Amino acid sequence: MIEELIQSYGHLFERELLEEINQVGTFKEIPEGYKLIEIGEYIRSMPLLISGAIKVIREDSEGDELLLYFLERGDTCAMTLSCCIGQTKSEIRAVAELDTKLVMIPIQKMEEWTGKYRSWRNFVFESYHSRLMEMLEAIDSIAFMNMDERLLKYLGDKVKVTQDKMVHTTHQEIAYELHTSRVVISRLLKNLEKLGKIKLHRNNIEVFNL
Amino acid sequence: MIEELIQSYGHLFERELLEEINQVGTFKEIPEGYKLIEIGEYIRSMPLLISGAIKVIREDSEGDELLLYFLERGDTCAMTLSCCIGQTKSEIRAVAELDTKLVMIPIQKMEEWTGKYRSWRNFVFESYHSRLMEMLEAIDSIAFMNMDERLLKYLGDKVKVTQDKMVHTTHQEIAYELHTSRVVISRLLKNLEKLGKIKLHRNNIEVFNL
DNA sequence: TGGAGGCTGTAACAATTGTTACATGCTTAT
DNA sequence: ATAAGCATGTAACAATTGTTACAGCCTCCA
Repeated sequence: MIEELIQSYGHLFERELLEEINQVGTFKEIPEGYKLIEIGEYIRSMPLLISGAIKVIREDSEGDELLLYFLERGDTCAMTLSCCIGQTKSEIRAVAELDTKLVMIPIQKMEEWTGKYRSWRNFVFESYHSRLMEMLEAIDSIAFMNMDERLLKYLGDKVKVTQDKMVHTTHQEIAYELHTSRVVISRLLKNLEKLGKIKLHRNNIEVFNL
Repeated sequence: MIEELIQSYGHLFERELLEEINQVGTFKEIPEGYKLIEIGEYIRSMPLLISGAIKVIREDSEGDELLLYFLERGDTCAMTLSCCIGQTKSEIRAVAELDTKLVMIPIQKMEEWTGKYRSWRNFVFESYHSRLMEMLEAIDSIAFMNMDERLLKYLGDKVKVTQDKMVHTTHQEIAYELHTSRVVISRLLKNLEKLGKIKLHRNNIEVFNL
């Protein structure tokens, strides 16, 4: 396990901390689509991503969804941190977007390391910073952009995260993640196709000019 | 100054830290409407709120605004923290909503205290947590609520923050903060008045049933 | 005291997004 | 091979939000 840890976190953490992580962390391989965290659950450990990607989703009381952002290699879930510390329930759902490798750290260690390792503190702060910025981006999207722009951004993000110009989803799934209806997505996708920005296939969308 | 610090932060910080804050912090009184931070500025100190309230606003490249949340007594601006650490420009604007008292802390101290005081660490984490939650709330509002619900929530929040059932603003200002147009706000306010939830006056809105 | 400018009300219309309904074609299981 | 179910395309319409235009008031200042 240690080599993969070093690959993703070697430049961030000192040897000693890496070894502690190696000792207390649990290595996990998660298949695409696996639900890591559900809304309302209590959380007792935090993930350090080694590879793959995780999508973080917000849901309101009526079951309406909204995709917030993706976590990738080198990321951790600040929302999880937050919940751990506050001993509160999760406000979000986390689902593997790709097959994903990660290390789970028990939360007690997190507290301990924050006092002990400067590099860990910086990592945690950096992580909070990133997440706040992603939340701002999410807010920008829904507040300032029209649905067609949001859709294009969504497709671009997918391409970036999956490293694949073929976005493998249905219109319905996109509708859920952007919190709109399937018909709207079909309509706008058709427009984007007419504009030459994408090409539609069954279960697949081919994205150009990312 | 020390009594006011103790009143707001005595239950959080140990004596020693409070005295450090007292030594290195700069006490400031800010009038309503004063702009504390502008988008794009670099930030070299973080505020600890003693009294009053600060509104935090997002703006896109075209100058469209959106109110994100309020900071109150006992809060600090995690966004500022974030920017300090990352040495990045501010992504938000901060404006005093009321006459406000606060203590400004130089950022070097912040880093130092994070290693030194457990209570400070907890405070910082707690603060990040709160801000993430407020961002989620903002996202919920714009993603899941209609404008009339958002407007009602907006008025409720104002009443809570100012402790005054008379909300002193113009329709245009509300429109800016909710990122819509004045006409829309006037229309919806009129509806709310018909429903008996508010009463309209010039430059003032009286809010019932908060 | 008269005029300028800000605040509010309202109508009429446009644009965007959401909803319902239905048709078509593909995939899969029996 | 056929039925069932999913994915997509599209039309027609509804609801919400945004825009333009203008009128009436109030306030404040010259």
